[in-house]
Amino acid sequence: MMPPRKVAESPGNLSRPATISDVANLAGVSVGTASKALNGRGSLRVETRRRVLSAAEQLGFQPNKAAVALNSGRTYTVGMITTDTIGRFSIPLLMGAEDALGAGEMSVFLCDARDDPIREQYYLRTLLSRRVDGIIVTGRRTQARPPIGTGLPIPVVYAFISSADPGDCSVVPDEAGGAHKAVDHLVGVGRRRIAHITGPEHHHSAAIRAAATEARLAETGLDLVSPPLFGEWSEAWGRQAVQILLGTSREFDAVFCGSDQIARGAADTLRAAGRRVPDDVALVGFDNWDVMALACQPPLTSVDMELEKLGRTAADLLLAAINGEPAPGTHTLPCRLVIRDSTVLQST
Amino acid sequence: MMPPRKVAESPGNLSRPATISDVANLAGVSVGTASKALNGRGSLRVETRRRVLSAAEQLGFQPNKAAVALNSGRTYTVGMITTDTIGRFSIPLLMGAEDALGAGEMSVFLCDARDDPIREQYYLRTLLSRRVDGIIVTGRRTQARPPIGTGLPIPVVYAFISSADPGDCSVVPDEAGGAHKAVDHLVGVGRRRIAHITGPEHHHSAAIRAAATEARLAETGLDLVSPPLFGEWSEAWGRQAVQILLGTSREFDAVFCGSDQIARGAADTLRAAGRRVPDDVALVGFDNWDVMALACQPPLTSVDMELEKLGRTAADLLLAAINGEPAPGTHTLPCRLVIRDSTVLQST
DNA sequence: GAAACTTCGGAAACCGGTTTCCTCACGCTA
DNA sequence: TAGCGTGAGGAAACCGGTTTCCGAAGTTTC
Repeated sequence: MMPPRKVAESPGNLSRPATISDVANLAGVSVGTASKALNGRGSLRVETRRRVLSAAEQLGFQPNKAAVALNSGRTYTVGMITTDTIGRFSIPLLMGAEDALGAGEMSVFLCDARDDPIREQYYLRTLLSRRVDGIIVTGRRTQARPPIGTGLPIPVVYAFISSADPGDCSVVPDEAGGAHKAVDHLVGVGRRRIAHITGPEHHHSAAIRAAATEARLAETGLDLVSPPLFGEWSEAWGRQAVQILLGTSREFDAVFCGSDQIARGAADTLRAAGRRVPDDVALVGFDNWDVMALACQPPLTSVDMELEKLGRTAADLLLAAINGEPAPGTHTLPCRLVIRDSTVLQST
Repeated sequence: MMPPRKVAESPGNLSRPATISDVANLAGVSVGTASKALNGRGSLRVETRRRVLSAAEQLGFQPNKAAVALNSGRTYTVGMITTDTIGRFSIPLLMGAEDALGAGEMSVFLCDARDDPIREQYYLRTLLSRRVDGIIVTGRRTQARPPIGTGLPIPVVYAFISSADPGDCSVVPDEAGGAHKAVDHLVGVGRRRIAHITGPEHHHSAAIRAAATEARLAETGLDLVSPPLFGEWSEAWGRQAVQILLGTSREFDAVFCGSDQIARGAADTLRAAGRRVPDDVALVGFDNWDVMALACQPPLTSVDMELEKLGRTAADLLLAAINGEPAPGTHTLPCRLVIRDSTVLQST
């Protein structure tokens, strides 16, 4: 039924990828010898090695990774599962991880589970069937989640999101630390009457950031001018919340917002109300989302969670685990405060 | 050196993934028989088949895809190369493609070439070495680019970006058609004095959209109130360009912007200048980027390039090509106009 | 001049599956 | 009872590589 395999006659004949036996034939050696020549193993005459290499070059030979995987037991691939839809937060994570893994000669399978546990388990099975060397699990929220599987034969690292099992390896941003930096900065530039506008109260990040904000202020002997204003992660809420603040009799000279979107809405409404930023009110956002932070008037001081670095770190931890040096537990990475005109006018 | 392989003794012993010979041993049959049972081939007693399946179940057996790939010649994987950094435009593309491919039981290798031709060729070699069944090439710009390779042994589909070789398969949005829809809509709601603010003149999308805008207006017997204002893809430019327009004596009752960011800047400046949107000036954006279009005041009418559908289409075309039904040439997908309050007040 | 070492490269096993081919036992018919 | 057809399942080849093992030369050494 199958016609006999024919060897690629001419260089560059790419109808079928060249195999190592094509190379061996062309070089006039056995496949074993060809393999040794290509991998620098065994003891071969210089001349023989050269002949094989030139044959491989001529045929554009690329070893079939599936075959290599079969007898090395390693595929040099990892799976990346985003538990919820790939979005703004996932991208830097993915990019950082992909970059770090690519440097380790690893290829990445992209799996978008779209918030669906069924899809998630389907992807997990697929990845296991493909014998990936490890898995990175990411998500849009930092909240802990149930482990994706137990007793898996390969290492798993959770990035941004964390695993509810403290024995799993997770890498998360230090959101509380980020809030501390924001508060310290505002206090440092002389603000004392600080408000906090943020996302939904039940949202993990909103809760953490708000609590850390109040805690840090308390350490400094200060209070928020009003309880944290919980709402949505939207500009509209930022606008609305500032209206609320303006409507109260409480004076304020700074607003720390739980996201850049909220901060941007706040900035617009403050300006419309004639409050100058930063002169009258200093403004700090969270996420350092360039599109928001830079387009804001004035450009926004913001807390950067360094997601790309976080993705890179997750990848490095995964590589280490694959090489037999697991680092279980939750690893916390510091946030970085990026200072712009909304708190301190930058000299050009 | 290697200890003898030991069979997983207990169900759920996941120290090493179960192989088909583990299954065969447990079921008391040969590996060939096990394979037939698992794939519904050959003629086996019902009892035997059941025994094998239950053994596989018990061991959590997942066939090693590398081994399957080796003798089927198909890996059921595709590579997705983003020529420039993964960004806002790439994501819907990736998601659409990943979704369509996942439905075809294909896994996706993610490759971020970061605008670096060297990285691009490196990824191409890697993918070929992994014997992917096909490749999708995407990019941030719609402009044509040199083919990623010639005489490749596998099909390639270009999505969003297109290949300079017209014989290659490319899927692109109909940007000109999108501009037509925007113009038709503005004219349809009674606007006659239309301005156009867009990105850099040398940018393919800016040029196409501007040309299509002028052409469509000409068909209607109209002209732009001023030559297209080319600048940057930023809110700042949108603000600045509206200042320019306001500074001239030319009256205008509509602005069609080359991007939602520009439109948003335009909206802010119009409002600040006391021009009501849409009453005095109707505003249309491009991209339908929810973050911008919805946060804009008022919410922005915008042209949607339907990138997710585009990614899905690219994946479908790739699957067809893999199955021996290539569809060479450039495929153009229509844009969709999403109407919001910035042109027509929507009844709630 | 024979024994002992090296050097080089081929043969073959192996990774984990799939598929072809073949054998064996059984049941039916003449 | 011999002959034949059929169903069930095992043996082995194969996919494309890597690695171990071994043998055939050539080179020393005494």
